[in-house]
Amino acid sequence: MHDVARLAGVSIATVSSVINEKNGVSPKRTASVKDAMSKLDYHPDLVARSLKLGHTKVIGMIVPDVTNQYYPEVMRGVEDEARVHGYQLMLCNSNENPDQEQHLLSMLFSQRVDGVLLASSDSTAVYDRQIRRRFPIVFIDRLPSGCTERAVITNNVQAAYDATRHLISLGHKRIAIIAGNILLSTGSDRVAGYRQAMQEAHLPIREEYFRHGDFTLESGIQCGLELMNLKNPPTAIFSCNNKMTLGLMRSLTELNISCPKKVSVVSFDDFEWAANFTPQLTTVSQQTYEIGKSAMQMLLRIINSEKNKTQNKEDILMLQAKLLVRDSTTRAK
Amino acid sequence: MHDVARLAGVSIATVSSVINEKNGVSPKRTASVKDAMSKLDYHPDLVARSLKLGHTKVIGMIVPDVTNQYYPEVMRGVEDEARVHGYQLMLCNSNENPDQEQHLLSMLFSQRVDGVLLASSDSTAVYDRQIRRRFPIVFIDRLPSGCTERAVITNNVQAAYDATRHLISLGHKRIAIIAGNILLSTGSDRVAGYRQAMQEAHLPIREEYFRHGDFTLESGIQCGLELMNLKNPPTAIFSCNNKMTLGLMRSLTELNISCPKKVSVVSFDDFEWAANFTPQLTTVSQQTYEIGKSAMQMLLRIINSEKNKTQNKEDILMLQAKLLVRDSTTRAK
DNA sequence: ATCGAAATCTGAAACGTTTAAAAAACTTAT
DNA sequence: ATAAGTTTTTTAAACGTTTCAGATTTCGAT
Repeated sequence: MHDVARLAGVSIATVSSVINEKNGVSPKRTASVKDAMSKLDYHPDLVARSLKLGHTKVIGMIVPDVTNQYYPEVMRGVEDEARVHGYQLMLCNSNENPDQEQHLLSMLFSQRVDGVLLASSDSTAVYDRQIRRRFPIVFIDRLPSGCTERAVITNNVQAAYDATRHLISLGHKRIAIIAGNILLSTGSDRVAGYRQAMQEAHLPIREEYFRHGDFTLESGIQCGLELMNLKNPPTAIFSCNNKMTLGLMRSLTELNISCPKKVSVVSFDDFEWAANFTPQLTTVSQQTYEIGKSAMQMLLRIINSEKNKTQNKEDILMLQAKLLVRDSTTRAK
Repeated sequence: MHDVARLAGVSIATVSSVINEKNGVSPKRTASVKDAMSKLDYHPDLVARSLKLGHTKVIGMIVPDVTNQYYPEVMRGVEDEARVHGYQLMLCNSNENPDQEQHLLSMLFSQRVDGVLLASSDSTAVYDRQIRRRFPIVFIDRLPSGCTERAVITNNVQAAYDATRHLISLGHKRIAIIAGNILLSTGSDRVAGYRQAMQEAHLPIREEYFRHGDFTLESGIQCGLELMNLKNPPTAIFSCNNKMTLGLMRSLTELNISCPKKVSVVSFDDFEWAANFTPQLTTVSQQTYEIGKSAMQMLLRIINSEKNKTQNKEDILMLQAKLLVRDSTTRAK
């Protein structure tokens, strides 16, 4: 910057003014400064700027597993919205590990990010003053227990209800569920929706049809095998996320059980492969891109209201999911 | 920091020393400083530190599409290696858009990242002095034209050769290819491997069996339809990446053509769904995690050698891929 | 007690920006 | 030509660290 100033024959304050497009600098100077900047291939140092200004224009995003297609999709929404407002994204992976998550949170604080988007793997953590005071957080996908604001999630209860209703309407009575980690809202809410639909239809929820997975492929295989090896196996299965569905399908091929002929499957989370392989999966499709976009918008609103010291209350935004009926579900015989 | 110093009754220099675990500060002081730090919930300001030190301990990573499973997988490798050495990751999406890529590159420079991992969507760009001088770059996945060093990629020629050989060894003669963007090394190398195998087996490469896609799902559908609608359709298809394979499979279901009965398919890129649906895909599996890990290690070596001003020449590291034979390929009749 | 050396601590400058206040350079009206 | 007003430019202080040279304390030996 000093070099630019020297070359253009002005002070660094003037250079700063033209960089920030302040008015009050003559066209002549503006031109020569711009000229000098490109001659020297000068790019402003954002870390110095951040230090002075007290904000970094980067926001952190913590997800439990980048490798789960779901998160990159919401990231796209976040990124597009962020770019429009000049923010950069710092993506981090917590590996479903609460310790790692805490560690990342304090790292992001040290990096002085302007805000955080968090898909928490730790429902029990107290995201209170301690953390709250540091920077604005918007929760995505998963709602920590007791959280009543600043979040954007899918209406999981409704979505699971719809999925289960669909199976019921096809005449299924023996409907199993492969649940995820019920310590997470995504886990328990989907179970709640399933329960609700079953009860409404006066169908019993048999203990042996209620399987606890943990959102991983392995648990999907395990639960699938257990379920289909029962003396009285279910005629339909509701699997609570994409990875477990993958495992479930694997177990079905292993057991040489045909879907949907022998058993109908409805899955949470829709992805490209779900529609292009056999069987084409009936799934509950979340508005992933929208979740990311809305969450980023909410975060931006919070950041701005903090800047202007204006009051601002952001509630929980719940997006609807959509049931996509394809070939993996069929009428009960 | 001033507050910490005041509370502990020492100077900020001393605080700095204990933070950085310099020797030469008495146990007594150390204790009281640490005490004050936790009392005040003090976390060092990394942006100030970066300004002073001239490095940020963050490295940038630019990929063409986060939504392609492949990249999150290499990101895992990068991240694990980075964490060990205290580096943070800034992940960016270029959307396969060269302009966007240039823009990100200069943004990352302004952010003063210590290095960049780049899966470039722009083979023609001159990554020369201009960019090179700014920060160390290691190329991943895709080799820009003329690049002869500082890259870690898969041996795509060999991999494609293996895949094609596999089809040939099953007795196929009419073997089609759905190529990707041949302006990218991943596109042209895979074609080269295919050609090599075909020529070695004295099989003609028929113009109509040579299809140009662009690594997207849509192009996969398109090419699949064209191929199978030929009066003399191929008995085997080599598809050059995961997304196009998805499209290809879709086209087969649309046309009601059974794989592998009517046509064998071998795909590039192995993922969870490839092994768990019908047909279970025969794929070429890249060492995604290893690519990320090795690239990060290489970048670290470059960064360190620049710091010590020692000479250092990093060549292109080529990792082998592995052919996983599953159910989508079968003997020609 | 005093000295010298070793150990420990501190003051102040620097990193590259932004910005308010002061200064300088132009206008225009007299 | 000058005063007053307006526009443009510059000076200098700050942002939160690190670090080096110098200052202070501690301690063992005399």
